[in-house]
Amino acid sequence: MKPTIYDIAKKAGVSAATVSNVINERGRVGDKTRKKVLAIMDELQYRPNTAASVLKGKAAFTIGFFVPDMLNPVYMEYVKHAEERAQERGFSIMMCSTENDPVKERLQADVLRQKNVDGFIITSKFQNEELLREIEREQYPSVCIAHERPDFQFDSVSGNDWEAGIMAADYLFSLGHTNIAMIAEKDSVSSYGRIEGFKERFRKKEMKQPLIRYAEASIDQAKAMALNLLKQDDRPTAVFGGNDVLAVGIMQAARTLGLSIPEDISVIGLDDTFLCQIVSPQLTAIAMPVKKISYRAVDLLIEQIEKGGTLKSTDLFPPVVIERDSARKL
Amino acid sequence: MKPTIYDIAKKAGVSAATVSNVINERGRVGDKTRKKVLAIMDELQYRPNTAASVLKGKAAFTIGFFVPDMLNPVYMEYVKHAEERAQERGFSIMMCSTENDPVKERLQADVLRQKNVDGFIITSKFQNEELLREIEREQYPSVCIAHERPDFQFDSVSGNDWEAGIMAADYLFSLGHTNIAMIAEKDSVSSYGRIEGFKERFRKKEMKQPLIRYAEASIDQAKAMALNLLKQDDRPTAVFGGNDVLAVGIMQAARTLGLSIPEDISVIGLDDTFLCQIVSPQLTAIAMPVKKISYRAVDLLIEQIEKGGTLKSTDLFPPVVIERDSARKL
DNA sequence: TTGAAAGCGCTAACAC
DNA sequence: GTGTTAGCGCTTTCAA
Repeated sequence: MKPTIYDIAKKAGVSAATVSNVINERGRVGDKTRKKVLAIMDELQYRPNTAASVLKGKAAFTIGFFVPDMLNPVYMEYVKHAEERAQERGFSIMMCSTENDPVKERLQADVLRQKNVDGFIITSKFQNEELLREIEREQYPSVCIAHERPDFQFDSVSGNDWEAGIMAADYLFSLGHTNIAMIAEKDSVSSYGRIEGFKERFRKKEMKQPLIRYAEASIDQAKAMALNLLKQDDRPTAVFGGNDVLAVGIMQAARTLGLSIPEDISVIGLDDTFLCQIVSPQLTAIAMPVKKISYRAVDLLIEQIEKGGTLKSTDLFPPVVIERDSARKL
Repeated sequence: MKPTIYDIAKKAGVSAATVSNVINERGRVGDKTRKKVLAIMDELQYRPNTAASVLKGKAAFTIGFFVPDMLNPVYMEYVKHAEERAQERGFSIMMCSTENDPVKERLQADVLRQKNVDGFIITSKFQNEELLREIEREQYPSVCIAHERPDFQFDSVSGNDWEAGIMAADYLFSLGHTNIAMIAEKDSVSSYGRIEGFKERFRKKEMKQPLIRYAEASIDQAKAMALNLLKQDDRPTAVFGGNDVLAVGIMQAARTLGLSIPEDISVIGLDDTFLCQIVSPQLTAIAMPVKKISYRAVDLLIEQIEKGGTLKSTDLFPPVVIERDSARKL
């Protein structure tokens, strides 16, 4: 059997409480006693049983991470960095894909709470608002990542979507483009800001509004949309993909039509996932600081867990243009 | 406070034991009683506390998944499918990246055991053999995924690496190539089989052995290696990437040298991750049935958890050639 | 068919 | 400084 504090205690000739004290560095324990206990713990390869301490009300050191959408690698990048940071801080990540399905979200949220995860990281496409309200009401430690929820009291950490939209427009303007289209993601909270920022810039310049088409975050859907767009008489000279997956779809559509990038058409993406470096030509993109966002989200969540209570802080990281080879000066 | 079985019991006018019995569908409970209890559980939104039942010795319904290497998307695909299957079977996944670091492996394995995960899924690049021995000794439910460990008693589920190597060679031969090189992954158990299968075919045909170079699974390293390879006088007409990441590196090297694919040089990959569909031209690859492997691994692990004991089964799924546009007939 | 009671491994208040 | 004790929420044997 796996050793318990009692085994350690007996062998060290002390009580379980003392062992517990040395483990948690609490109370006053004599130096000799501590060393002895430590030595025996080591000898017996003792590992405290988290279930027991959780039952007593201590943290589980585990964070539930909802992944909405496996089609878009950006979520995996969020998870990956979150896990990295969580590990540094002594936490584990339970990954839960919900596939934009409110029923799955409910199911998994229930499971995670049963398993006593200390808090949630909620990604941008979370659907089940009723559940969100419930989590808010329970004051379950939670942070929204990659999007804001102004209607809720959650802390949020995200890239500035609105600004990203603006930057996309400005960047394309600076290259001399005026006939520009955008393919945006459907049903995503963060997509909205990206679109609005983008349009805003056209309004400000009193230019005719850009053509906007909607697609799910899949290469094929974006490709289909883009194919349609690029066959028009008055073909845009530049297309902005609301996220990298969409941009890759656009690139494939261009290629299918025999259009070369960036000679015949410029394409830019948004997020700056590793997709950008894999396609050819490499994709110019508005980069969201995914790693920073993940790290900050984990840190904020842990703060909530340790201190209790939300701060209703809204961290907004600025995006930045990463120039590569998919867009050119007109 | 969150309701406990006692709250349910009190409200239903029964004992906690009875509530437990209806939750677990155990023992004999009167039909009326059960319905009443169920109704109250629903009303109070009762969710059993996993920590308590784990403490009593029941399963945690959680699987620890070691991710060795975030650079290669194939591992994320394994995780993704494993999580999908686990969810179907009522399990959660705790994701743990170890970055090929034996120290991290040890740390995380300890953490996961403390947290009472029911078993491990171990990926191909796991380094810490001493730890593996320990896990084996403890008979901790575990399955090796995407590689075999003949020296250990673990169940394993993988694609047939050796056959994949053979298929790569045969496929390239069938296209008329004879001057072929391979860039293989360093320090990976599965890489070995791929290389040996590949070489075997040359031996059988009594051809001169292919040039083999080694690189970490990073695009840049593969690119550097490939650059070197493709500058030689007697440049190969085809290069086989030991995995998709490597193949993408090779493609980039070719492009850098102004070589067009597949006209000047054919490239094929192995694994068939989504990278293959994103690059252009799309990458012909030997596909490993990643999803099947993940599903089977989860199922096997759950079987171990439920039944106890390893079966020492070695599942080997056959690879298959997926023809796309990166290789041509000579 | 149901209930009483002990105990899983750990923590924390309190007593010594 | 160290030990005693009660109890976290649940399961399970045994008795009723």
